[in-house]
Amino acid sequence: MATVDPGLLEDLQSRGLVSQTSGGDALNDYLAGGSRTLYSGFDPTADSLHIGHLVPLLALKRFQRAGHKPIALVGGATGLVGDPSFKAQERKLNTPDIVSGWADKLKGQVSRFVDFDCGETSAEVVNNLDWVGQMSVLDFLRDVGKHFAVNNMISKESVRQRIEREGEGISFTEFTYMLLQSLDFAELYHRYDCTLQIGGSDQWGNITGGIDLTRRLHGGQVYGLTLPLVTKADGTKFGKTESGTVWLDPAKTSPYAFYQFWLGTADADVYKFLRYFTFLSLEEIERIEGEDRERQGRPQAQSVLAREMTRLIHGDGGLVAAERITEALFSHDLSSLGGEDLEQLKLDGLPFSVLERASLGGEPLTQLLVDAGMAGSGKQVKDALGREAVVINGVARGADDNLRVSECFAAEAALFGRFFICRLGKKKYHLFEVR
RNA sequence: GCAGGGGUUCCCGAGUGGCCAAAGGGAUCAGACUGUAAAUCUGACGCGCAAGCUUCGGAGGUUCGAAUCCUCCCCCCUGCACCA
Repeated sequence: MATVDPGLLEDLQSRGLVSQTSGGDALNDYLAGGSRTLYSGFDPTADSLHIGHLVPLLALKRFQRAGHKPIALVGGATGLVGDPSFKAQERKLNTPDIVSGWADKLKGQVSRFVDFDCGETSAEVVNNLDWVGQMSVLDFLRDVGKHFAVNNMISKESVRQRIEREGEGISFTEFTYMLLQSLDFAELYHRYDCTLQIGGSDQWGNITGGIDLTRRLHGGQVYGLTLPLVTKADGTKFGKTESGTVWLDPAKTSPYAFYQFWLGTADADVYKFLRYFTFLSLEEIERIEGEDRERQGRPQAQSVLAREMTRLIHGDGGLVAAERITEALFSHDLSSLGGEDLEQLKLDGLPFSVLERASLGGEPLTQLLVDAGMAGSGKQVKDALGREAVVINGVARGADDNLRVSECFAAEAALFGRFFICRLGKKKYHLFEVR
């Protein structure tokens, strides 16, 4: 019999990770009273999870560590329908084969977070398509739909703006989403004795729907807990960078870029994020915060956060690579890099491209850097050039250099005869190899 | 189907014949200041190094000139009707 940590809920609360719970104090007693099975769902809306999924994903792990059994549900079925919760507009449907491909990928990613080999509390990964896929419409309408009151559904906060807002609407399909998710909970209760669902706070309506349905269908008492939506102090959206979403898939967001993302966390957010995302103890986090307050200048918290997160998602190897690149670039000391190091940076995921010496000069620097992905348009490069914010192998380039590409990449200026490290602005780096 | 209201550059949202590549805000990028932070200030922000080119749901038309006017079409919203 696994022993459970009775302080789990309290720890979650102290970390600010509890947004809402059902059942009041009963949940705490229930969790402390024995090993329970819980689940959280992840819909395949892309071919990878992103950092917005981390809070619930890590919460599953927290529960498992505390002696409970986690189930990660991949929404092969729900992903075909689309969750309307707090979404401003109706979403476009993806084809079944795309969704099922994405579902497979998510399964792999989700699996890395929880332990599948720890006896009674071993994790499970399930796909709701397995029970929804074969269900007939009539069964669904009679067995599930009958338990939901439209009046009640319409009054949910999560769909309110879709119903009230001028210029938008909600299709029956999306409106039905809540029923599907509710069915998942009832089904997992039935199959695995799963009695707790966790999810982002935007999932509250869907979770309570599942609690009600489970009671009606199986007479079971189940619980819900929601986690906060991650917000930033400056009000901008969490998890986005200039180049878009921060993904967990290293092929989509390199460990280096991932590390840099966390390193750039604002002071106003960083201690909260340490509590949200890391497994460091609260005492440890308070210690870090205290030390940072004492010292002048740059806090250590961002580095700790970046290290912890990169190791968690990309392992020690990913962390080493990320730190290697960071050290090499931000020390602004290119001379410390050997030829081997530069080759390694390519492998480590520093943005890299090859240029042919023969074709240098065929296009302006603006075009070249845009092609390399360093800027979205030539205008941005031009702006940077005008401020001497483009630096190639330590030499700042200006507007006059735009058409002098072969000078910028002159053979005698190359590192080890072929490498050029180009910096645009303060943080964007690209490695060119001229052949 | 009928009636009414809409579709503007990433988002919100002005613009109703030339002064419009299109106000304003947000987001984003760059610079200064810093700590690869925040706040603040400055610049950029359809594409193009440039000459210039392409936009305001789509296709035509009127006009010297259209995001703005006309015709047809597509899509969204609201209400009504139909659902023998």
